[in-house]
Amino acid sequence: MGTRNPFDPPEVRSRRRGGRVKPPLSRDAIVTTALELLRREGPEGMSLRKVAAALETGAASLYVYVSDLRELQALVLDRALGSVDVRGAPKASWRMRLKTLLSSYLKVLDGTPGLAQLALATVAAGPNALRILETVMGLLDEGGIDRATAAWGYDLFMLYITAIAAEHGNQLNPGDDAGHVARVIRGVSPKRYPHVHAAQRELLSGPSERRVAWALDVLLRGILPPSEWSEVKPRPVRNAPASAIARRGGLKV
Amino acid sequence: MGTRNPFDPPEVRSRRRGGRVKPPLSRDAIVTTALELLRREGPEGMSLRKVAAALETGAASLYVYVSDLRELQALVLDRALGSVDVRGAPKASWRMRLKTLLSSYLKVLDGTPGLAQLALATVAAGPNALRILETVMGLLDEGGIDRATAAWGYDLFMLYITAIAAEHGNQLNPGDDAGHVARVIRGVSPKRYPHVHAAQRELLSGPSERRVAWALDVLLRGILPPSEWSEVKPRPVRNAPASAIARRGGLKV
DNA sequence: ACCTGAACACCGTTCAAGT
DNA sequence: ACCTGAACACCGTTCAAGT
Repeated sequence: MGTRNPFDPPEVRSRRRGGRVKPPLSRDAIVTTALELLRREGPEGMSLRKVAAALETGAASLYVYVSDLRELQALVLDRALGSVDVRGAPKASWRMRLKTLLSSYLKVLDGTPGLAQLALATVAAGPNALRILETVMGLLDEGGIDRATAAWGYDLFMLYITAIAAEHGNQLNPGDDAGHVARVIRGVSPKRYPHVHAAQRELLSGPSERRVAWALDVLLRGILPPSEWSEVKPRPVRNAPASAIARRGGLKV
Repeated sequence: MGTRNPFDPPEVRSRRRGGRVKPPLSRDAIVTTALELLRREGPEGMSLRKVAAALETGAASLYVYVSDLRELQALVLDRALGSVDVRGAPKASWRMRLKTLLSSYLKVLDGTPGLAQLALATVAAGPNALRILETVMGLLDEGGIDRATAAWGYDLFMLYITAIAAEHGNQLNPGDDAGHVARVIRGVSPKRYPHVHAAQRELLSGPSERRVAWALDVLLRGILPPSEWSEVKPRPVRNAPASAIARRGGLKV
């Protein structure tokens, strides 16, 4: 029959009865505390040992409910994806609802420290990931996009957003890593790297929300059948970076 | 002034003279053996301890030349990016040269085990990364794309390709993780997930090269000024998945 | 100034032994 | 059947001591 689906409920029951002192162990409790630790302490906080400690056990005890660190990570990711808003305003156009869903996804990733990195490292195939996939496929179908294009387009959307969030998440952890890149780009030799030098300000600009909105337009324009091209506003960037960089204080650093 | 650029040459000289038995330590030698280890043994092979062992020292010795594991990773990434082909056929169109560069980048990432994941976790700002950035900005400029769009477009290209490679790389490591996703998608309930069910084959299809080529067309169409739209072939997917899935053996697993 | 061994504070995972 | 402490084989990083 093949391997057990890790998202199925386990056939195990805790023996910690009389939950006076210790609440009974369960896969659900493990995932909950793991996500809690991730939120509070970032990716280093979500070790098996620390999750176990928070649950007042040894790490070995977790292996009854979870086969692996990887599996725990997959479960935590899917649990977190549960708060992605897949509904949107029901009267809105499919494109608006897609935009809502994708920025909700971005917000969820941005909301807890190591989640974006986790999403890149883990292949999400839990019920909540499926719910997102199903919704996006439905919206693209509504938009008249054929299945094959929609399937690849889904990946394009999600990978890009996840990568944006991961890149953004990296910058916060080591204090000044973003500053480092900015310094390099700003200090680049105009002779050797003329185009980079000329586009300094544009390269350093843009909060992730804006960039995702822009990318969504680009991708939709690339994906939509020609008959609908006129519906997408054509040149979404148009000076956006200049204001964006100002907001970020990029010129002052 | 600020912090030292980690890509600058160090002001340190090795004291292991008389390289009869041990060759002198150097930042360059460290990066070289680290990349070698990454290629041979994958990401777990590139620990500071293992790099040190390969160089016949203790891990502590490396800290003279490298401030951090993160810095070593950044250096290794940039070293690896040195073999990306940024030149292409000189007589080819800018779009062809861009395609060549991007698939060379993909090939480099696919060529060594943990590199794509490393590229997602590290912000690449070494000379080779700059060389790639400079070239792409130049090509997009040649294509009449304004600087702001080019800057964000660069990110869109590179992040997507890196993410594709990382996703692809994940599948190989734990043996059958791709198989797991495939199983889930194939076993999905047609009632709860009608669109996923209908698009099963399309979702599971596609070797990364094809998908990158397709994505490049989508992105260019999204980015180019309307006057050039006609130059990009309009519907690049067109049955690709069906043949792709067969090649991958996706239906048999 | 480089180089080093030992120590510190962690990991994930396994296993024999408990209930 | 669950649960556990101890052990195993690793990590990155620091530090005092060597040359």
